[in-house]
Order: sequence, then C-alpha cells, then structure tokens
Amino acid sequence: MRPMSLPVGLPALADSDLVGQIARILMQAIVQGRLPPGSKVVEAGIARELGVSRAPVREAARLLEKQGLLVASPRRGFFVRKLEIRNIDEIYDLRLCIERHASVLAARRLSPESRNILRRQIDVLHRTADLDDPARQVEEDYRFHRLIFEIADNRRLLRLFDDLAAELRMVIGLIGRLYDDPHEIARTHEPLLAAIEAGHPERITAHVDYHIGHAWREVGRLVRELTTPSGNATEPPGGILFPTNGVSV
Amino acid sequence: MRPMSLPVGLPALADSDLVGQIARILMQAIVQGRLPPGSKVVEAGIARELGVSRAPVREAARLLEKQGLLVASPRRGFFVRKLEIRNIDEIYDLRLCIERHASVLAARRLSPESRNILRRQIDVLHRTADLDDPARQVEEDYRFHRLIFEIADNRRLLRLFDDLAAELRMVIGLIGRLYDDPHEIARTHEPLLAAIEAGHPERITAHVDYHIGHAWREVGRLVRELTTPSGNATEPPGGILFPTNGVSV
DNA sequence: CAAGATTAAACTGTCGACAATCGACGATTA
DNA sequence: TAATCGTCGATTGTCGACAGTTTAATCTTG
Repeated sequence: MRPMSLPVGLPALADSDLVGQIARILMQAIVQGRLPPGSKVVEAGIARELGVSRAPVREAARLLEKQGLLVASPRRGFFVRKLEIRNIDEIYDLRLCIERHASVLAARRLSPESRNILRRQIDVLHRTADLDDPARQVEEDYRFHRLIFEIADNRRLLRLFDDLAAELRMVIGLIGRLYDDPHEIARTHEPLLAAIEAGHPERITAHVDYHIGHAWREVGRLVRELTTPSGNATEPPGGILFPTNGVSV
Repeated sequence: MRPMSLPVGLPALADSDLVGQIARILMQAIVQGRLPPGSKVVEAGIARELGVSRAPVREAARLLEKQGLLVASPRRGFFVRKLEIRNIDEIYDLRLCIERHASVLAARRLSPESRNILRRQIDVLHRTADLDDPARQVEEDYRFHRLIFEIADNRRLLRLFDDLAAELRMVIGLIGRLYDDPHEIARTHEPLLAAIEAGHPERITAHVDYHIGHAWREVGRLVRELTTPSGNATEPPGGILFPTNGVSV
C-alpha cells in the first residue's frame, strides 16, 4: 500500500500527496457503498476520522467534485452524487460523442507501434476474462479505451475521458456486478480495432456506436433496476471510511 | 451592481459569494493582460491586495483551474496558462466535436419556441454588430452557441461548453481585437440555423465545421502572430488586480 | 569568470479557531 | 391542528499561524 522509496526509483511520489490520498479514500468509500448516493460528506467528520485538518479534505472534495463524484451546495456542503438515470444517459451521450471523435483521430494517427499496443491490450482483455475478477476486467477495459484517446493525442480530450471514466467506475462499482459477460466484452473490441486499422470514419463511428451503445443500454438497465426500489441513504455504523468489520481498529 | 431585495423579488442572492467575486476579479486581471500568461499567481499576494485570507483565494484559483485559465503545479503554486498554439488547437478540436453533437441533438429537439429563440438571437447579433463593441459582440456570439447546447438538453455537455467558452474568452481577450468582421460573423449564423431547422445531420455537421473551423483558423492565426515574438512575462507595476492608473487608490 | 555549494527569502501545504449560516426541533399563535 | 417563529446545535466559510519546500541571491572554488 505504502510506496517505499527505491534506491533510484522515481515513483516514490504521491506519498506526501495528502489531498490525493484523501481523494482516493473517499472515492473508494463511495464506490464501495459506504457514503451512499445522496449522503452528505461532512468535512470535519472525514478530517477527524483521518486525523487531518479540514483543509486537505476540502481540496479532495473539490477534486472529486470536478470528477463528478460529489456535488457542492454552497453553505450546505458536499453530497455524493445521486445516480439518476438522466445522469447516466448524459454521461454516455457525451462519452459516445468524444469516443467517436477520438477513434477517428486515432485511426488517422495510427502507427505500427500504437496498433500493436492496442492489439496487445485486447489480448490482456481476453486473459483477464478468465480470471473472474470483475474490477480488474473493468479496469483493463478502460485501459483499452484510454489508449485510443492517448493515440488520438489531444490532452484535453484525454482528461475529459478520465473524468468520465472515474464517474462511470463509480456507477459500475455501485451496480456491484459486471454488466455483461467478460469474454463477450473482450471479443467486441476486435471489430472496433479492425475498423480503426481500416481507417474508414463511417465504419469506425458505427462500431463505436455499437460498442459504447451496448454498454450504455446495459448499464442503464441495471441502474434502472437498482434505482427504482427507493434508495435508503442511511449511514452505516462504525465509521464511514474504515468501518470496523468486527475487528477493532 | 448590488442587487437590492425587492418586496417580492427573489434574486437578492449571491452577493456574499466571496470566492466567486475573487474568481471574477482574477479572470478579469487575466483577460486584461495584467497577470500575463505564464506568470505566477501568488496566493498571499492576491489575498493581501484584496484584504482577504488565502483560503478563498485558493478556492477561486481552483475554480479557474477547472476552467483552464490557471494550471496548478504541486508545491509551486498556480500559473496563468500559457496560450500555446497546441492548446488552442486542442480546445477547438474538442469544441468542434461537441458542437457538432449538440447541434444535431438540438435539431432533433427543436420546437417552434426554441427555433424563435435562436432566430431572435441572430437578430441580436446583427444589431450588436453595429455597436462597435467587440466584447459585447463576442458575448452575444457565445450566447447563440450556448442556446444550441441548452436546446440539446444535456447538462453535462452544456457545462463543458461553458468551460471551453471561458477559456476561449480569455484567449480572445488576450488577442485584444475581434478576429473577424462582426457583420460577417452574424451572417454566418444564418445557414447554420437553417441547417438545424432542416434537420439533416450531414448538413448540420458541415455547417458547424465551416462555422467553428473558420473561427479556429482565425484565432489560430492571431495567436501564432501574438505568441512568436517571445512573451516577456514581467509583472506590471502598481498592484496586479487594481493597478493605479495614475490615480491613487 | 563560470559552475557549484550555501544561505536567505518567499511561498505553499496544513493546522486549529471563530463567526456566520443552515437545519431541526419545539414553542407560539391563529 | 396547522402554520409560523425563535432557539440551539451542527457545519461551512474564513482567518491567521507555522513548518517544510521551492526559488532566488550570495558566496565559494576551480
């Protein structure tokens, strides 16, 4: 968990990044269902529980606000964003929009190296599908799509994708189970890559539409299922961030 | 300026929004050329000059960071974003992407009322063109495009547009002059609206491409002109936020 | 005289405190 | 009884302070 400083290793980084750590802890608490959607995030409470002051907690909350996990209400505080179906639709609508664009750009900039990177990531997807590790599968899936944005080479587009991905990860985390068969998911990336290699904008767009549209419908269906039986946003006992699972802390 | 509370009027609101006020002041300082691109924004300095503490200044800076006017470097502070040509290209590329999408959506959702609103805004554009008020002209131009996003009815898309617009306003403010003939600009909105009314996705896309692409090229040209003669990012004398224009403060 | 080491100043990250504000609850009034 | 008005605790907005880090200036040294 705690990255140790290697003799020459660079990434000893982010150990003193208090804000980042807090943001990650909060994000986990959200996707894992503590801090349920709609619940209030009390700065002082989080700060006390983590043994820090309110300042970094506030900054972390703003970070998560930018990513859409929290919403800020002036003088009232931060709240965990409720996953209304409308939000899901808006997110996927935007994602579809930028992913079409990024895919066409990526096709234009595709080099043999970048092609191989995508190819290899699909292999990873297939291998991960055998592992029965939903979280990992989702992660590798996003990695593939992120690669497309990297190849498209527009930093702003990439940042936007990262933000959307963070939000979608929350949604999927809240859903709790994978929205489809892992092997099936891995397979559907093949024709997308093929279209990008071929470089026909229309074909690329069509495949992106199919691919993302599929996820959209599936996630939408599950969210609708999950959201109709009235969410009881009660706070679980034993501390929000590090709940006592029977074992004392 | 100061909204007074009417007998029954509601909007007496948002006067005590310190962070918002600071953000606005900073934004003005940026677009007006004090705080030139690349210069450092010192929290304590701003705070002292405004007679507030560092906390709200920090929050305002984060707000402007989200809008892309500032960039944060950990442990080094906030800097006014340099307008490299690459940023301009990335911004316009993204804007083109989402504006195509929004325009097609808007066409699908277009009602007689929303059509008239767009129609009327074009009239405003024509009238404003006679006023010889570049800032106003740019503002009304953005209002037209924002209306398209409102009609498209995706809040996230709208928010994204607002962020991009804020950044583009900074760029245009730094350029200092309008990038084209106001009347010409007003006229080019006509065929775009016509295409949206007709509802043909291809025609809409083509017109958006032409319209935004034109601005892209123009702004790109001016920025290239402006950015090549090496920016000397020295700090103007007399206080950054309220420079003494000969008159003592 | 230039490159590197050293010192001093400036600044950010974080903290604890206080006042203003919000929301809940109970008292008051019609 | 229902609606309105205070009151009180909880929570945010803002402040000033301090420590560690970065940057700038100064001093060595080859």
